[in-house]
Amino acid sequence: MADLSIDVVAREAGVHRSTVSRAFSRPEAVKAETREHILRVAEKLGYTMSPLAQALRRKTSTLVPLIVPDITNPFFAELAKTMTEAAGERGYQLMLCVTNGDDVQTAGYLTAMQSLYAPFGIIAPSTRVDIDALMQFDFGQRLVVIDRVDQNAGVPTVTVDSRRGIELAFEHLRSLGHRRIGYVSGIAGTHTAQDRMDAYRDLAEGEPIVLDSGADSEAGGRAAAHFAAMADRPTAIIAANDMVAFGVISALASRGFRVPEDVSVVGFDGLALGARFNPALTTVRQPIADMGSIAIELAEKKAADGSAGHIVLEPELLVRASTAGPRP
Amino acid sequence: MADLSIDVVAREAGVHRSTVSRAFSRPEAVKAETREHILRVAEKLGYTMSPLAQALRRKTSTLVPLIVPDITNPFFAELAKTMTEAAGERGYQLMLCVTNGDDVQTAGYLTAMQSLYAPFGIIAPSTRVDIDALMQFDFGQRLVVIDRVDQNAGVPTVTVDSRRGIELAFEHLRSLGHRRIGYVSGIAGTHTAQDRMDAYRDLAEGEPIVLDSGADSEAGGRAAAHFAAMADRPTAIIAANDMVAFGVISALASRGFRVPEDVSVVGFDGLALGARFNPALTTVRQPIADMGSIAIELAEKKAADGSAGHIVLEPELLVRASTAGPRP
DNA sequence: CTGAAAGCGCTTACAG
DNA sequence: CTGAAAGCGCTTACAG
Repeated sequence: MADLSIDVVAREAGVHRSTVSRAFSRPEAVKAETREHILRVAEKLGYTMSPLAQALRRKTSTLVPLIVPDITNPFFAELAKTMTEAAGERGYQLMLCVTNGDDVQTAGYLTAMQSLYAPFGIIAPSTRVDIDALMQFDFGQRLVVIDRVDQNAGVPTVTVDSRRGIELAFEHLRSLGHRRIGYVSGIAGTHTAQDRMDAYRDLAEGEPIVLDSGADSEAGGRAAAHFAAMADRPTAIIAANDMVAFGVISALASRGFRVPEDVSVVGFDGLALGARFNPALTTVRQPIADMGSIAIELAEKKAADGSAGHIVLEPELLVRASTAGPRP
Repeated sequence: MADLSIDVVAREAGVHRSTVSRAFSRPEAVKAETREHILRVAEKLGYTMSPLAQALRRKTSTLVPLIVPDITNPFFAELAKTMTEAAGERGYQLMLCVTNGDDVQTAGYLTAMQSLYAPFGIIAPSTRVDIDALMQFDFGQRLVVIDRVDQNAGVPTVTVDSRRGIELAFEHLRSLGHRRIGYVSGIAGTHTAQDRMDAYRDLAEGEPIVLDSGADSEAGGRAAAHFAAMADRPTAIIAANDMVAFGVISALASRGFRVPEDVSVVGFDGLALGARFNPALTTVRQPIADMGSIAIELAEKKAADGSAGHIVLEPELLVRASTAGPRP
């Protein structure tokens, strides 16, 4: 397999290099039998074209970056998984780039992808990155943004309707009989965290009860402490996302509060992990797989006609074991 | 930034293209002031070298694939996270490749990485892939294997001492007073699952109690059902990994068994997620970050002198809230 | 439909 | 220490 290039295939097949190139890249431009012969020879030799050389010549590759702040966050892991498939089906090769929410890292990836001739990229930004700054990069123009609404820059976006999601959680809880419903923000890193919090404040009847609004992994612990210290406790809690819900339930349990007997908890995301939590988590599901494939479509559309679509998907309620009626 | 190539920098700096190349790639081969001048001009123009063109010419790149079966498994996610950093520090660019445990996908990645001139790769194989078959690929010779012992092919490996890990779990449980200690295998996908099971059988005093040995995500549920149906139940359970432990605890809880009051559970992996589980999981920690950087070192060592090192790391017990003494 | 030529952006012996 | 030349593995107008 050493030194297998287009020229050795050409020689072996008795044609010119350019004909071999066409046989692979523009089959309709080659006589059928010539092409078949070339392909057979290539197959026999075990030849495949060098994507490197192709990208250099064509000035475009099939490498598509997915830029996320943290892959150990299961939301991004699930996104990465489904997008790998969505990209593969369309002939792209997804390249996962993890930034840790860092501006400089993000910028580094953008210039790298530019020089790798990536046709476009998908970014799920953390709050710490400034989209407008990203747009200063050449590659910024070819980005589509997931999970963050940003209409002002001609950037295509795909998000889930945060307000509708919080509404679903409220409807479910109220139908169970809950009236005092608290909220825990926490592990931010995404702009949707803010949208969800806003929706909660709008939809809460009476006084909103925000147990914690921190953005770190200790939010659950603080929320539980706050809850324990309250005189008039809420009977149910909505968490800004599933990871926060896990933390809240766990911290609540270590203080002796049982879910859902003592207090109901609803998450937001619909992570597969939630089904295996103790108790299995009732949550608002985001259609993660759809987000991935739609992001790719938006990117292709923008490349084709310059249009920046903004797709908002509908969330869905997943009722499991972390919610029940309030104590009589 | 359009059409910025080595030649425009050369022209602007008044030197030959080859001098610009050296200024970047072999600084000691250029007179200091020439180099500084070139670098200044490049900086002003916003020029960086094309990694594509470099790889094509040098026949080696800095792209290092990390091949894992499933990124939504937090073990692989944590591995990916720490390896991204370890690779970055050494001047490599980690490229995450997700196979879903599929042979064909894996093979596809190997040929792709070969044609991208990757210097080496790291693979955390699922049980379904045959390492020996992988070695048939040119790129197979440049692989280092994580979490799977495989001495027979000159492949470097880095693993954790499974037997020692299980031993730690037993020691902890026995010191708490447990005598009947069960085991749940499950979510395999890794060869270490087998090693851990073997260690359990060896170390169990009296009759081993294997509650479930399945390899799917339902293992927890079946194990809990089995447990509930037993006359003489174990007072503690060791799970083959943290994800299985989560499933077992959750399924146990839904049948009314409380952890650790009714039964203690120990996991294996040391996932960050375990600290936020309900209850926080006692577990055998694998030094995931070390595994990543050692894998890279082994790969570099093999590239340098052809040697295939086999590193076995020590696990460590993390005592949290899922274990306690047995019911009196 | 096929071939010959130029060139994508680099590197690296080889001279000087 | 620097330059000129050849070449990595391809693609794509341009002829024929």
